[in-house]
Amino acid sequence: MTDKRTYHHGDLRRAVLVAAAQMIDEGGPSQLNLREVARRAGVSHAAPAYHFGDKPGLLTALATQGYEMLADALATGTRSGEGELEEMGVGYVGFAAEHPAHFEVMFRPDLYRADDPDLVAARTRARERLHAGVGTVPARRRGDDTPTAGLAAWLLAHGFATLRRSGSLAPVVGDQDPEDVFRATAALLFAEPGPSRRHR
Amino acid sequence: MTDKRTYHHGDLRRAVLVAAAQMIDEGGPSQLNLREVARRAGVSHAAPAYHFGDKPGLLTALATQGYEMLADALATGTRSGEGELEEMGVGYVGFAAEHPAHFEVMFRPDLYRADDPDLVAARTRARERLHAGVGTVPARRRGDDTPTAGLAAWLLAHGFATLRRSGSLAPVVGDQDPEDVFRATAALLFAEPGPSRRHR
DNA sequence: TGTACATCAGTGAACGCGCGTTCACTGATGTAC
DNA sequence: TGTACATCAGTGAACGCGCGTTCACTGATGTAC
Repeated sequence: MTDKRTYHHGDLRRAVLVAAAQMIDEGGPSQLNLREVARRAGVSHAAPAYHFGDKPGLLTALATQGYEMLADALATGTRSGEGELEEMGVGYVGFAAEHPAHFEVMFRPDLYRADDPDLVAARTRARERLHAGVGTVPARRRGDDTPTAGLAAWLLAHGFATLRRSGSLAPVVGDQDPEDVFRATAALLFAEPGPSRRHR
Repeated sequence: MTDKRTYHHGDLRRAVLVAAAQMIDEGGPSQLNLREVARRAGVSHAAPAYHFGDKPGLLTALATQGYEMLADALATGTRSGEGELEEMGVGYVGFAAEHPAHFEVMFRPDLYRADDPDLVAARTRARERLHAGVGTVPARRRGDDTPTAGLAAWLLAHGFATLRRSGSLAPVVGDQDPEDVFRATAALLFAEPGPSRRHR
């Protein structure tokens, strides 16, 4: 199992996806090319196209995987009631930081086949989780406008994730823990008006 | 002046920038190529490279122009005091919607020369405006944590701008005016806790 | 257990295209006298 | 006002490369009998 020099790779699909994510992490989707992906996966340059049909096919698979992982990340730490939405925000931001390639591709639907059945299923699952989380925010916390509060939370998390990835946040955040910084902005949205409860 | 078929174009620089922004609007930065840009600008395919040195040079000029326009957009509607930060957010979101190509390139520093002197100057100018606006937020409005409030405002505006561009906001916003929706989320951050003052 | 055959996963040579870039050039404009 | 020359803006032919994709093939695996 340690040597992988068999004619049949055995796990080519996963190996190709890993290599593709790695390349996109390094230089954005424009840096992705099938031949280098094949090189990194240790297969012939035609193998990725064989498996995924073509380049958009590979990116569709990557986006699908991304939505599946996002759904999982949103579920992590989910407990009913207090603070759930904030935890989902943390999960969202964490996912984007851990899987920047997936995150970026997911939000560039021009790169893949946005109507692929598997992709649609995974995306739907992630969105349902998002909406479910928004529904749990205590309705009286913020002017009983639940949809707007949920949208604001999403904007906050997405803004944080994208600005962080582009390097724009570094001068602002400094040496603080990014998660703490994000929690501080989220607290501004959802905390009780009284003395700040989260101030360690 | 109406016919532009002279050997010397006269305003090639602007024409090339316009064509480049148009192409990126249509299909993202990966769709940009110098030959098509030249075609649209009505010049030979080598002209863009002649003017801007190379492709990153063109994108550097585009990003510089973007930062200049963003600085202007942030200044629009700026009045000292109440609600200034919210107006800057609106300006930010409006700029991203009107100039998606510039906005996108600006936040992808891997595509251009981020240390170009002109670009640095324009970017600095835009950032100073952003910081100045954050400084004007009434300090007692939100737990006297001014930097965090300013960051939250930026995250909100940037999240809105990017999600809107990727088409993710359409199902949420529906047929409402996007600017109103954005204002509603911003109000959540900065409005007085009392009965909502903005509820037309 | 052995043989024949079908199927599958991946190969590697080749094709063709679009691209960024180069380079010797040319047409227009500006300047000196 | 006229001529000579330098400079500048843009040309167009050509180069070479990397890429996605194709296609006939081959080696390994699975299945029927």
